[in-house]
Amino acid sequence: MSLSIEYIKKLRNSGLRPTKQRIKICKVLFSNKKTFHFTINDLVKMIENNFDEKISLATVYNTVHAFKKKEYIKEIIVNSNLSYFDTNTSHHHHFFDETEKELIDLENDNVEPIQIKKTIPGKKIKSVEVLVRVDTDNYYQK
Amino acid sequence: MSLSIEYIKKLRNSGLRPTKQRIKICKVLFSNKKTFHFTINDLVKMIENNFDEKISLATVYNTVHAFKKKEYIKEIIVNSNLSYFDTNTSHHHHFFDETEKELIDLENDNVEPIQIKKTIPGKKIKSVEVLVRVDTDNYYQK
DNA sequence: AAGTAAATTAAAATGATTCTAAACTATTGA
DNA sequence: TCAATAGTTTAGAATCATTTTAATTTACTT
Repeated sequence: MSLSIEYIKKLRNSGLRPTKQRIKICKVLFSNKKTFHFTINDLVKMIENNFDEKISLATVYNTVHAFKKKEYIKEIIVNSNLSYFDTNTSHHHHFFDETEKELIDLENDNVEPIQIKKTIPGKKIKSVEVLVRVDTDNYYQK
Repeated sequence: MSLSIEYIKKLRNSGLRPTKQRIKICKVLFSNKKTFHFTINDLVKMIENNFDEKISLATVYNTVHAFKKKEYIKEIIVNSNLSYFDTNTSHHHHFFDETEKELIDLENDNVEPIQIKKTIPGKKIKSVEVLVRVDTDNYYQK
């Protein structure tokens, strides 16, 4: 399937019309085989770099939210002051490098299954996420 | 040890002078045997209810941050738009009820040890936290 | 008790995100 | 094909949690 048809499908399936701005957002998000993490600001900069054109923040937020709702991207909660997103939508966990302020994937295979021996009456589990905060190791510098 | 001496110790150890505003914050945070979760707004309201007096937001934020730095309280990251804190500083995890927007403790004993089979060169682990998002279970209502 | 260092406060600033309303564009169906 | 309409884009304003500012007040030291 051609990439641009795939983009149009993703947009339509998210309830959005395929406009040129949104196609550009798709190109930045989905044309690379490698998945990556980004903030809204990162995404705006990537668009500017790739297309020498600005897309208004309102459009970027709106498209990102629609994709998140349909799980074409995931939001990773790390900070109470900035949203991070991930184009890797498979079930996995994360490291967060506190020095570089950057996420690193922690694949499911690299974490023993999380067993939770407690239930909340009347509630069902939606997700189980592990966040491992890491930091520069200065052991040898001391 | 008397409670108010304990509060003064906590404040001094956090690099803060024991003022009447801060002692009130301590009373609200630490006089109860039961630990609890709160937002800054919750805390301000608790102070108003308990003392018929307002403490400025700047003071509340400043005191909460100092306590967090010294781990007299913990910040629990749940949302990218609001900070939650916990007076339970033991190592444990959380449920987050997406309907009630409320945290529930998930004691360490109730989670099988998290084994992480991946390391990041030059980085050391600071914390490993599990967040289990839950939601109202409408199974029987369908 | 005086001097100074820190704290408190209201109000302003910040910064990410959301909203608004006017101009524009894609889609639909005659 | 083309007009009607429904949805989109945009700049800028609004919002909201949090942080900063600067003037006043309070705690601590000697």
